[in-house]
Amino acid sequence: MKKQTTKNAEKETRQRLMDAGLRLFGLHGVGATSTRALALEAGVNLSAIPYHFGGKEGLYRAVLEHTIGVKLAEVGPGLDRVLAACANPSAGRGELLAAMRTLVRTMVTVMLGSPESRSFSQIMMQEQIAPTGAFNIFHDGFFAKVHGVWTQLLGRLLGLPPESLELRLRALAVMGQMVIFRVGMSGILRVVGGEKLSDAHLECITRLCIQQVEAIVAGYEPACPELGAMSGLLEGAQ
Amino acid sequence: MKKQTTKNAEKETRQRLMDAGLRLFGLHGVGATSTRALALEAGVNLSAIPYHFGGKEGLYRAVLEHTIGVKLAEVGPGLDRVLAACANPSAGRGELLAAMRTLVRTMVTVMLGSPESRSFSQIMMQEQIAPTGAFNIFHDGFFAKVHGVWTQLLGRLLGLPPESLELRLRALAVMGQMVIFRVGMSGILRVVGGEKLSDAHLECITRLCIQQVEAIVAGYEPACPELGAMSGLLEGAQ
DNA sequence: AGGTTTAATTCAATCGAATGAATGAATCAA
DNA sequence: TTGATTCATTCATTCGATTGAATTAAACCT
Repeated sequence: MKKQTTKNAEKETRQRLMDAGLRLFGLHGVGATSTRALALEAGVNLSAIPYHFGGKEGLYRAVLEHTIGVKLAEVGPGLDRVLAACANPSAGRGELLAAMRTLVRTMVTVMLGSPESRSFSQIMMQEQIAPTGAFNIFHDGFFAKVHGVWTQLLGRLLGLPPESLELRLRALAVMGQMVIFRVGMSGILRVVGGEKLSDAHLECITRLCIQQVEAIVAGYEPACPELGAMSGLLEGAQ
Repeated sequence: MKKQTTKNAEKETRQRLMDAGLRLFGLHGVGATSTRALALEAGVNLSAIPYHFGGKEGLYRAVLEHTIGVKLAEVGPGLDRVLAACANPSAGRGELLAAMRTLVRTMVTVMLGSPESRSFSQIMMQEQIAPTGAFNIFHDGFFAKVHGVWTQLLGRLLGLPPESLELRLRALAVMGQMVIFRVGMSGILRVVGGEKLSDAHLECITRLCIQQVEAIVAGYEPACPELGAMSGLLEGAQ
């Protein structure tokens, strides 16, 4: 018994701290989370934080990098599949739309499905609100990737060049349809009722987002023609 | 000179503290914002916080209530106009679509236009992440109102009953197209380039959101038919 | 109007509590 | 025994709030 407990604590101290960090950092942010609260939540001695991670900030960075790795492994294959479809010049509208459907499904599942994705999204939002030094990890490792895939996919479907400003903004708006269910979760649960979204809710959200994106693609008309060649507004166009 | 300074400080101490609070609470949250930072930012003595607001939390509530009042005054008229159109049984598709366009324009302007709206949205996001006792103020006073208007409007345009679960979720998804530009601002600025969205960007976002909502309305097909009568999933249907 | 009192507000100094980190002893597996 | 890890204790700092004196504008009185 003692050995088990000890063994667990030893090998898993880092992991327990990172779990606690993911939860508490997501809930209250780095600044408002105390090392003592972290140690208590993890069931670990306070000094384990400076010892294993060099301090609270170090734990935060470790949590970020680890969680981003996990999430990227979840979405990565889906993203690659979509990218492959986009890169294939002979891919028809049907295949591109199929790729879109899997992309929506992947996003909804990853963002809303697992419970730890809640904390992940919370930390991501905190970084969007007040970017810390770790913002780049999120942006380059996640946000930009997903946005890039949507941009390529919609570019093919709408016939817009990948550098188009309107295309990039449209990709964001389309993503927003899914993201809002994560961002506004607290409020949404009050509107919909209940303490968490049921599987039926998730399935409905998925289908309805797919259907709306299909409608957007079908009914597309240029909205900002005068900005057509306005990729000049893009600085880091790449 | 001295009198002016003095006079300003006297009459405006509360206001200055609330301005500072809006900015700092939005940036770092209540827990991570120190009274000293607030006093410094406001150019005011530290004791003014307990004196005028009873403490940091009191200042937070005051900031919330005041700012919500201001924002509601900005959107209120626009919302009412849309509600009036929805309530008018003889309103045709054209009038409803016109109402939709002003609703999109209002949301984009209020959320992305003014600089203090940034802090407001940031605080709103903080409350969505970790609702405090003040969450109700936001939800009932803002979120639920805007969502209700979108629900009514889309209900008319799509021919769905106001209690429909799919309708409510669709209203959220549609709102998400605009909300994401506020929520993901930090990341968006990296994607688009620059330090803030220009007027040209805002106009493009507005038009493109309008066009996409038009497409969604035009291309609507029920996505969750089996949930058609599933307002049973709604607890507080009202 | 001029001088005095009064209540409200601001201020510097200070409080106890909580913070993040460091320390060295204690514990453990190897 | 050795090196790694955990632990209780301690440190300097910062936190939110309080205190009582100082300052101010306004009300009052003659």
